[in-house]
Amino acid sequence: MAERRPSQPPSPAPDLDLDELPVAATAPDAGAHPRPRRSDATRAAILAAARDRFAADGYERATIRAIARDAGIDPSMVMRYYGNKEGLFAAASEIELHFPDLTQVPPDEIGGRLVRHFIERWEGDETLTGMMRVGVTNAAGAERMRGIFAEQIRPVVDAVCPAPEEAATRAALIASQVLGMALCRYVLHMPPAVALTHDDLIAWLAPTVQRYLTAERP
Amino acid sequence: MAERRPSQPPSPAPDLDLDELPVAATAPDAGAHPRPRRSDATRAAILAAARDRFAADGYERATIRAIARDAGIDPSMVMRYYGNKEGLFAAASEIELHFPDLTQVPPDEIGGRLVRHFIERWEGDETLTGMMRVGVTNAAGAERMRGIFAEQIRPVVDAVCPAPEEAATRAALIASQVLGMALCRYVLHMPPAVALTHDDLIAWLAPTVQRYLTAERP
DNA sequence: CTGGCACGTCAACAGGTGTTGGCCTACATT
DNA sequence: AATGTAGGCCAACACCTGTTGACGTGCCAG
Repeated sequence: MAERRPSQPPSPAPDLDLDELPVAATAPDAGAHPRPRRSDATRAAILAAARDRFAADGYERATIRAIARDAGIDPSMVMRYYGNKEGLFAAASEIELHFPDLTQVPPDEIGGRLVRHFIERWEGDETLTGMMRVGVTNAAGAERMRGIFAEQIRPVVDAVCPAPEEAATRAALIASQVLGMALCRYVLHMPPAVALTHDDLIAWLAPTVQRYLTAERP
Repeated sequence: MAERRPSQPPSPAPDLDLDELPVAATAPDAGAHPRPRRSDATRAAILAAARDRFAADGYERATIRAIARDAGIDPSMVMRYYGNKEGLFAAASEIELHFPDLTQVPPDEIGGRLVRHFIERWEGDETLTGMMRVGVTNAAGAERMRGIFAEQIRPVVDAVCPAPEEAATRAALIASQVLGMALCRYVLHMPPAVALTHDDLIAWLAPTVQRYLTAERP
């Protein structure tokens, strides 16, 4: 759609630094950046607003103008700090799943733990729903979701799975079940999926995940 | 977003008939409409192009202009025949899952049959991927997907499930696993999910679906 | 043969989009 | 205190969107 700039950015903003993508979400002072800038609060506000809008509306319908309005600043600031809409999305879609260490958990309880963690994580952060919304529509979003899968779900399975060469497949199966439930419950709002309690959800899904994790290859 | 028309359509096109939504996809002469119109071919071309575009690009990025160009006609024809973009989408997102009759199948084989049918159906019709893409982004698309769930998956489960009051829940669980795999394999293109053969897919997923279908409530 | 009408094209509209460059202001450093 | 600069706003650009109405054209009924 948008043409690639042929040679070099014509006249970049005075302090556009994409090498230092902010990760802090709402907390203005998370992490210890080398030199705190005066605009960090604005940056964080933009990022928070972008997360909300992307989550609520998807990539295309989340307009820079609306994000800027939510953040209480001018649209041009978004461009100055994040280059363009894709850059903003890249910064806003940084996701950490924060999986706990499961190596000490009894092997047959790992499925349940995984499911519970996913549910709590999902319900505590609407960004995840948004990322799914974008991952389905947008190529960059899909790439981001594959990355999250490869970098955050895979290792957990690797640490538990008996046969290393099957770990990738098993991780994908787990992802399919967990993301599928997230899709039905949090995105599509299918009534029976929404009605399930946490405990029911865990009771139904845990054996599935457990089987994908440790059962012999069929 | 778009305001509802308050009283009546101001001056509708001369022959806008939403009560007779065409269902025929690519075949120009499928079904026996009461009076075949001269424009049926155009209608079908629009519908086919719309399906492709919606599937490939999602609701927002699939523009009426692009659809019309694909169909080889003027954008205004789309408006004339389908009212507006939402109407076109409603007509283009008519989906039939064509579930076979499973009442004669041995109960413990139904899971495998269901999974196989889903895979074949999905790979034979890219529209399904498109509908998922739209269902995730667009409210009307989500409603449509809930409808498909309620009208086409539910009955299959109802016919097999022992306890009627649990059928809705069980159907939702099955939907979560099947749609989740479709998401990972056909939309997100996760490599390990794409690499699975049909047989592997069925071997892994069938026991899950079977359990959701007939296993005792945990 | 002639009128009406379905079919179709063209050009335009009003609004929204990402993006840009100029200009002002207030802070921090010298 | 002077000054360079980062932070911020404003107005505009070029483009694309869904949608509309006027205007031809060829088919079919009378």
